[in-house]
Formats: sequence, structure tokens, C-alpha cells
Amino acid sequence: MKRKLTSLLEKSIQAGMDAGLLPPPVPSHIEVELTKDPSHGDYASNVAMLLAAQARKNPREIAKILSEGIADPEGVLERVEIAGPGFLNFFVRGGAFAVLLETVDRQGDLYGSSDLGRGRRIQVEFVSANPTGPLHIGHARGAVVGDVMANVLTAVGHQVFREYYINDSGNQMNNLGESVLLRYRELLGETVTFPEGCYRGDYIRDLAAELLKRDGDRYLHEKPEEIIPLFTDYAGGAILEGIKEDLRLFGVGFDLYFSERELYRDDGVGKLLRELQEKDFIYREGEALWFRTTAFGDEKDRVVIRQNGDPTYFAADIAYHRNKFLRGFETVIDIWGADHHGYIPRMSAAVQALGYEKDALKVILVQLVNLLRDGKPVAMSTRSGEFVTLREVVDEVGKDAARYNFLMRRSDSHLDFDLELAKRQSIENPVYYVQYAHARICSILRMAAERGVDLPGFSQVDATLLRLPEEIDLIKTIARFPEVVEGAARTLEPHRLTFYLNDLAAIFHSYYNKNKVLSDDGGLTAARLFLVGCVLTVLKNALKMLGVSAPEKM
RNA sequence: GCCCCUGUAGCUCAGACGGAUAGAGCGACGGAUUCCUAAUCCGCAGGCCCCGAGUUCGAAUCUCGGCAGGGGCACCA
Repeated sequence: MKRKLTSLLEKSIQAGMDAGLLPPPVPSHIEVELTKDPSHGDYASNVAMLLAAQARKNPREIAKILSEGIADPEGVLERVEIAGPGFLNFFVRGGAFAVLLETVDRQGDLYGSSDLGRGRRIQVEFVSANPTGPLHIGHARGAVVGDVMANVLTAVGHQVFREYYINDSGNQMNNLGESVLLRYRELLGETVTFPEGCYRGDYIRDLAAELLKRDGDRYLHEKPEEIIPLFTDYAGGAILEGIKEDLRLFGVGFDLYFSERELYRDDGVGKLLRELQEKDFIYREGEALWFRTTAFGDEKDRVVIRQNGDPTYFAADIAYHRNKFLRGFETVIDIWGADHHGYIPRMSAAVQALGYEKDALKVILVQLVNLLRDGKPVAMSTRSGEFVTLREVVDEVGKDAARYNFLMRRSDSHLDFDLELAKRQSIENPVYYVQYAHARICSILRMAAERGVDLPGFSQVDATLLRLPEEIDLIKTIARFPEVVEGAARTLEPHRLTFYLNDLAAIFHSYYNKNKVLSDDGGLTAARLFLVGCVLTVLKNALKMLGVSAPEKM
């Protein structure tokens, strides 16, 4: 409908220019919006006010020219009014809205999807927690945001690849191995002291116990530096398996778990650094190698090889990002915790130094979750082992409620997550509001089936019978769904879906309470059944994008 | 000190590319169920859009300067 009105306006503008009433050019983007106030019609455009500037005429005068120039062969419009400072208000003929539902009927499960992305390849990297401990609630938010972002991008026609980068090399992994070794020795009766930086969680002791059970005490007298790699591999592997399982239970899947170690095979990182050194993006100062990230706006250059010869995390990440682009992704999206925001300029610099457009890398920052229990902050630290795991949240709160909650706010907004509150008030959780709308419609359809009435298709109903204000409202909202998906994809803001769903569910619930779908009037019953069937389709499609279930009964 | 995010109703938050009288949920208060699921609905109340300038026909939205909260400023990841 929006598109139709936009095109009518465009033609009118063109006609006005041809007649010499308006100066060219035609604006590149004509805005037509849904109105908030019914007295402003159904849709409105501010285009006359925009044209007024270049025409140096009164906006209302321009609006008059435009409204008179509109040709409406299909009879979509009842009337066009000029209002306020120069708005064009479109009043759509009642029956014309019903046509919008034809698309829903035709597209079914695909309604809301489009091919705007034209199959362009996008990679989304998210979670990427290093396997030194189980995923905690902070990771959960990034996991959902990334997962749904990928779903949304897929829906608008991109070819999306989901990836988890495993930081399975370097200091932190070494600390992990050492931590397990220390617990292992402790289990064998030694008194050990844990140095700063070691992991203390219970899971470390569990891993040590498993290793002890499997291999006995034979590592007790080995030299630590020789035996730590074995401990690291064992622990890292086991933890990673746990992470994968937790994500699976949370409904989050990946196309690839990419190991950092891969990058070092055949001296891959070293070769890349030498290449960049030849291009003068890397230089030596003292014993260390530095990347000239200041050439692209970073505030200082960054070390890639330390004095001791070890590469930094950054060095591997440069190689990783080049690897992504070499695999043919046009756009690469990284989803990071907000505590990594200082890392953006250097990563962006690296991408540009590698010869890719700045825009080819998009970084989404997800603010950290402020975890509460009964209103009191819960201390979170992987090293001390004090944290609430993703697994616990899924078990306590449930997958659907947890996922939905993480999408209730913009990613860059702080999020309080109170475990007790989430549990206690779970029945009042917004996710149930939306799911309930879905279940209610299913219930109506079941009842209709019992009476021998099937869900009709568009061609079987007289959709012009749907003319109550609430019905028009529902139709408009249903018609908005594809735009919401597109908007979420364009701005990389998946939270728009939950807000839309709340809107749609609210309008439906209100309609449901006021009007009977099933009645003695066969024609009206069919039309209304068809309408709620369309609502059902949208709810189902949207919930699927969110990875939240759509129950038929509650 | 520098950089990023946030600041909107009692609380938690939306607010599209600058548009008309700034919205929702929760909470408070008052109502609705012989009828497709009351996990619902209806009504009512609640505002210095952090402050101050600027840009313009028009600013919660854009610019500049402040204030407050959070985060970041590693040869950690």
C-alpha cells in the first residue's frame, strides 16, 4: 500500500514538473508514512514541504498541485487532504486494504521474507567466547542477538554464514591448562597455591578429577611445561563440547566453529605479517612488531608480535578477518561485548590495510548484562568461578522467555536481568503475551474445524467485509511486517521484531475481546477466519525468526 | 585526561530518514468472564524527552558545550 501510494505521488510530481509547475529534480526518496491519528487519514506524506524548499513556494500550494495531479485508476483512494503545514493525507477506500492480505495468503511461510539482499554473502561472527569456561549470561545476550540477526538477514535474501571463533591458543588457554594441572595435583594431596590469573571455578576441579580418573597419577611427576599442553587440550576440548551443547539447547547454531590454531598452520600468521611489513603497515621497534593502525585513525599503533616473540590476539584476528574476506564474504559482521569497543579502530584499520572497504566490516556492540538476583547485583568473574551459566538460565527461565528477554532492548542499551524476577514473574513475561495470541488463534481454528469450517484462502472470502476499525488496524499492521523485517536487517536491530510482535498481539487481543470470529454469518465468519489466519501466519513467521516457539495450546 | 554507549511517565524501555497532540509494558486505581482460552480486555492517572545554546517552516531526533551513570583506553582476550 505504501509502495502504491509512493508511486502515485511520484507520477504526480513528474506530471507537475512536465507541466512546469514544479522545478526538477524528483526527490530520490519519497516518504509515505502510516499516520498515528485517524483524522490524518491512513497514510501521510511530507513531500510537499520538502519540495517547497527547492521550489521556493508555499508548501500548501505544492501540496495542492500534487493532490490534484494524482491519478488513481484503481480507485484506491477515497480522498486526499492537505493539512497542517503541508502534509498530504491519504484516505484509503475501506475495501482496498483487504487486498493487502492476498500477499500473506500467497506467500504463507515466506511472508515477511524478501530478496532485497540478492544473495549477497554475509558472515556473522558471534559468541566467540574462549573455551576456558562455560558460557555465562553475558554471552547469552550476544548469542541471541547474533542468531536472530542472522535469521533476519537470511529472511531478506542474504546468504548468511554463522561462525564462532574459538580462541584456543595463547595465554588464556595456557592458564586454563595450568589451572587444571594445579587442581589435579591438589586432588593428589599436594598443597598448591593459585597464581593470579588462574581459573578457580568448580568446573576446573571436575575436569581435573576426570583426567585423574582416566589417566591416573602419572602426570604428577612430569615437568609442568611439558604436561600443561595436554591439560590445556583436554580441558579446552571438553569445555568447548559443553559450550556447543549449551548453545544447542539455547537454539543457537553455527555453520562453523573456526579454530584460531588453524590460522597458525603453515605459518599463516607469520606470512601475512611479512606481507604487511613489505607494504609498510608493520614496522619493528625494539624487539616487538607494531601495526601502523594510526594510518587509519586509531589513536596509537598496536603490537602484533611481542618482545618475547609471541603473537598477540590482534595478530591472529587480522589473519582471521582476511580469511573471512578471502572466503568471499562481501560483508563481515562481528558481534562483540561492549567492553571490546576500544578494539574497533584497530580492527577497522586492519581491514582497510588489507585492502577492503571500511564498511565491509560492521561491528555490533552488545552492552553487557547486569545480572541481578532479587535486585542485588551478582558478581561475575570467570576466573573466580562466580557466575550464572547460560545453562542455568535456560533451565530456570526457559529458552523462549530468555531469548525474548534479550531482544526486548536495543543491543546498545544496558540490560538488567534479574533471575528471581524472571522466574517469579515468568507468567507475566511479554513472550507469553505473544505466544498466547498464537495459541488463541489456533484455538479458534480448532473450534472452527469442529464445526466443519476450514480456514479459507483469500479467493474464497469476501475480504471487503473486514471494515471495522480494529480490522483495518490489524490489516495495516500485518502489512507492515515485511517493512519491519527489512528495517531490522538494514539497521541490524533485531529488537524491532519483538516490539512489532507486541503491537500485533495487542491489536489482536483487543479485537478478539470485542468481536466474535465464529458466528452464524457464514460470509463474515469466513472473512474473519481468514484475517486471524493471516495474523497467525505473521506470528508464526516472526517467532520463528526469533527462535521462539509458537505453541498451539497454552 | 581522551574515546564509546546511555539519559524520555513512579519503574523498565520504544520512538524509523527531522514532521502534526511524545508512545508501550509493569506498577497504582476502577471495571469486564451464561459467549472462539481472563496468560486476555476496557477505563483512569502519570512528562522540564538531563541542562544550555545553535541549525529550520518544524528538534526527543541533527550540531556544539555542559551534567550524570556505565564501559573502554595492554607487548590480556
